[in-house]
Amino acid sequence: MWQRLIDIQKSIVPDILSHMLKRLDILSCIETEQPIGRRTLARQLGMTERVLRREVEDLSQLNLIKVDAKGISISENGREALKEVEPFLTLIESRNDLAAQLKKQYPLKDIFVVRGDADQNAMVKDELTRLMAEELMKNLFKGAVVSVAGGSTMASVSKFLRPKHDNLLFVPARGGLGEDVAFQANSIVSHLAEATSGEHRMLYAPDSISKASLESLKEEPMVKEIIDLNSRSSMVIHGIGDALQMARRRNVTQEVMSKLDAANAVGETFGFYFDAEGNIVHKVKTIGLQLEDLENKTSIFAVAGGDSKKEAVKAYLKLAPQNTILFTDEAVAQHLLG
Amino acid sequence: MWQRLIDIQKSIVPDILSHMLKRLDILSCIETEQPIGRRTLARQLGMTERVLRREVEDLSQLNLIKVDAKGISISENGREALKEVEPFLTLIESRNDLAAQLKKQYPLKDIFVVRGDADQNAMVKDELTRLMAEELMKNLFKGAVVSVAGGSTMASVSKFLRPKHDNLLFVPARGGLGEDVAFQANSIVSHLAEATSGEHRMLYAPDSISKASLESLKEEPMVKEIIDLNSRSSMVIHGIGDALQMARRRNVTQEVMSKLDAANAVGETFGFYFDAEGNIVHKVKTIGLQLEDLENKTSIFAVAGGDSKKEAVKAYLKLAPQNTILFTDEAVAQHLLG
DNA sequence: CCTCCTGGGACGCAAAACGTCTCGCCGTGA
DNA sequence: TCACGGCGAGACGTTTTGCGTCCCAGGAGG
Repeated sequence: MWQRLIDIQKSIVPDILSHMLKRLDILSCIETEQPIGRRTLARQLGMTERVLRREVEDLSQLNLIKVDAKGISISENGREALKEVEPFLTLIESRNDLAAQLKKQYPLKDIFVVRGDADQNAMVKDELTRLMAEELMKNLFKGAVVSVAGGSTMASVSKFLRPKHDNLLFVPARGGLGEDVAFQANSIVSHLAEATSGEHRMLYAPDSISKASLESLKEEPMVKEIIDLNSRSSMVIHGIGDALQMARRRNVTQEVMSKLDAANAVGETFGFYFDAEGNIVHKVKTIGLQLEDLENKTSIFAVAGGDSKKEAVKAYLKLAPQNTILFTDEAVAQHLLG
Repeated sequence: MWQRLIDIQKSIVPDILSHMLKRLDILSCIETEQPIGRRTLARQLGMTERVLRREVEDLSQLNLIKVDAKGISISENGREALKEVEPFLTLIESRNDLAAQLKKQYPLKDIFVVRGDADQNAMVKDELTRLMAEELMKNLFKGAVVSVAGGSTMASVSKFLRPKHDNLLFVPARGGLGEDVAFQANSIVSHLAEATSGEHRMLYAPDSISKASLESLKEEPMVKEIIDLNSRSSMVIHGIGDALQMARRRNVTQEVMSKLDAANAVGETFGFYFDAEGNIVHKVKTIGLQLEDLENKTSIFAVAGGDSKKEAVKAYLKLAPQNTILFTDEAVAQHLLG
């Protein structure tokens, strides 16, 4: 809703928004280095003295900074503005620079980096899913089939989708991972279908099930359809989670927990747990999309952000197919580059 | 929450909003007059050709308008931006011009006019209460006593108050008007007290009560305290409602309804119904603030907006004391001036 | 046909922006 | 106490931008 306001500002007065970011940059530099002189500051920010001087004059007139014989320092208003604007930055400017650096290092189809840390600012997570939803909509075509994984991140995607393309079909990537209902792929596909005026299929596969029953379940027509749809779907959207965190959230058995622990699992995505090297160390026994299926998808939209997921994402990139499109945040991106 | 973003933008780059509004003005003019030439447009908007030309060049580069041999016309993007930004305008710019005009006509302490129509855009109502809360906070002092009326508008005031002053005391202006619980003065004062870390008093006066019981109730110490506090409180905050709408919401008896109807009641405020000339035509029999008490208050904050309340507000101004501060919207203001 | 309105181009003046240098001030450290 | 380095502020000449104004070719409508 409110994101629209910023979008409109971007489209009507883009230069002023960038001007605002520039001033914020100056402001935050002043905050850390205060008191600091004009020349030193100009050198540090990579601008000429005169240009910065104008900005300083303006900022001083706006009572955001104080300037005296000792140098420039930030005022109470300035500090407050800087602090309060911080959460919004993620909505205003994404870190395309970091994305470009990442692209050189990782051979993915595309990479998007959003400002901030999803763990500390809820808006970052929303912005991630919003971006993903936007890109997804660009890639959708009439009759497209989309495999959808579960998780808290995926659950908010439907907020940002609008009906636009016809005959879309959303299928749960895998069933029965032990999530809360709201985070289950089944719930999510129904929301996605509703948001886009498309259709969806459900997959009813119990959480814990014997190998034998699983095999017989696979012969059920409705289940077979899901497996088939997943193997020929053209897109996949999924999140990436921290291994132990996900395991805990899903209340896995002590046995599995020890197994994950022993294998040094760091990440998880739609039921597959992997270690820091990208080796699959555990698969949740259930029905649906397999890793091999990923190769022939048009696009795989992977979303994950927040400091707590940085190891998981790094590891995931070692097993991610080249048709992956990654959506992440600054916190993770820094770690991937560092 | 989000209003803060706009505030910050105002404080860091004040140009952003004025420039944006200017462009929106141009855009909306183009939309209605298209296709239109530069010169004609410039004359109409009261700016010189060259200045408008620059704007047109920019807007055209931003794909918000199309310009060809026939003249300037709005593009799909432009139309969309114009439409989507409309609800936000109320937050960006208030109609100080209308307020100034109103001040000439009505001898009130102060008048604030917010853009838009509260009936059609929920944000307008929020902005009204936000503005009121802000002004209220400016006027508060240590130990201030504030009489608070009920109603849906007052119920949202607490959202915009922050703890700042000490020992504030909020008292319900009048009790037992028949509102929903959430809109009762009793609930509202408790929220206000919580928001400001202040205190509050409750007034337990039943809705329908015989005259005799009412008189004996007035002798109760707790009730007496409320009456006393209301008579010596320094500020009052209240909304203004349409008479019949309020009567319906409060489920008044058929008898009262006919009385209001016969007397041509148009407005209501904290239990007093009045006609178009500002004569009180009905008083809800309950305990608390009396109209005579208003005279010696420091400030009376009256909030009302939306086309449906325009008659009520107009009538109210005929009985409002000079220490009233009115917060209203464009829809009402236009009617007051016209 | 003419006429009116259209966008675009051009020209010259004024103001604003800018790079650069200088000066006097003040705090710090020798 | 004195010298020095960093500070803001002022100044000045150059460059850039913005602006007002006029003109021109083209197209639509009468």
